[in-house]
Amino acid sequence: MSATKTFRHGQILRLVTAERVGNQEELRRRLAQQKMRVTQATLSRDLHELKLVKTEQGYRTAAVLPEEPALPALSRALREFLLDIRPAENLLVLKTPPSGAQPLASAVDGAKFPEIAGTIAGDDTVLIITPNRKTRESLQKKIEAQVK
Amino acid sequence: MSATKTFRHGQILRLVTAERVGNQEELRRRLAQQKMRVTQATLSRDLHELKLVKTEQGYRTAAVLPEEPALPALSRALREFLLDIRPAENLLVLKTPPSGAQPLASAVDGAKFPEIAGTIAGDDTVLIITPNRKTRESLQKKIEAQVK
DNA sequence: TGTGCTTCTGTATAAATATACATAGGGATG
DNA sequence: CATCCCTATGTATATTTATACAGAAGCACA
Repeated sequence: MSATKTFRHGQILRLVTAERVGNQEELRRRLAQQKMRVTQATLSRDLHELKLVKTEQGYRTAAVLPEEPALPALSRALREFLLDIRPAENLLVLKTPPSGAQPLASAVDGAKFPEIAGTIAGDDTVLIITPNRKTRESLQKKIEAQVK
Repeated sequence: MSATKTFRHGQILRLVTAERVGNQEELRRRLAQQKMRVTQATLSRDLHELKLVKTEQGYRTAAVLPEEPALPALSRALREFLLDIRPAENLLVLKTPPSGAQPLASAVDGAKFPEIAGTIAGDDTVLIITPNRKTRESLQKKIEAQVK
């Protein structure tokens, strides 16, 4: 790494920390004010090397981004799709709008509840199978907690 | 929010969670496989609404991104630029490689140490002025702690 | 010193993303 | 029902970002 490049990286981090930089051209101009003249192409490479990503509020480090999105996939899916919960002994049936079962089941799977033996998704119905009534009750409570 | 849009949003989240989606055109094709045909323009809007940002490994939620980058600007600057610390009564002199003083001073300023009365940056030297020897010592300890 | 790597960067342009504008459909309301 | 407003979306295009390619500079080493 050349000294100037390292230096520029430091400047870039400082700039984006200090203020909202909306795009690479803007960044280029700010750097130019400090006698650092490089092209947009170089900045594109720099940002990539620094793992900065463009967000609503300017460039932010992606280093803190989890490998898998930390988003409440299940919670969101439940809110989005869940119409009804129907318990039946060791089974739990989730009703969704048409075509909602697939994504909801996917989210449920992703949550990796220990109670779940398996899931089957139709078009508007997800069938969750647990070992017994007890585990089904436990699971049901957890799911219900997510929706409210 | 129309039902189909809400549904699509759920699908998008599911998709980007499940696999690496490199760009909007790719996302468009994946959705099309599931009978959801929309244009790239719509997806651009969707991604924005979902606060998903493009990263090295596909789209990720930016919801978890801190307002301010979590990176320790000062710490990084010190590692990057600091060559030597030279105390002198109520003054602290930081030596850097050529051109390193400006950004380092900037980072020091940004940290807003209460001990600091003022800073002056040359080309490879940052002069930090504190009220007295005591405060200089306190500041020095803090800075030294950052580098190791 | 000459030769071959490697890194860095600019130029030109391709690729990706955002958006101005127009249209369509769905309420609400008179 | 007609009108107004608001949301959603496509089309066309502007804007932004990434990259293929080439040249320059530094470095190792015969």
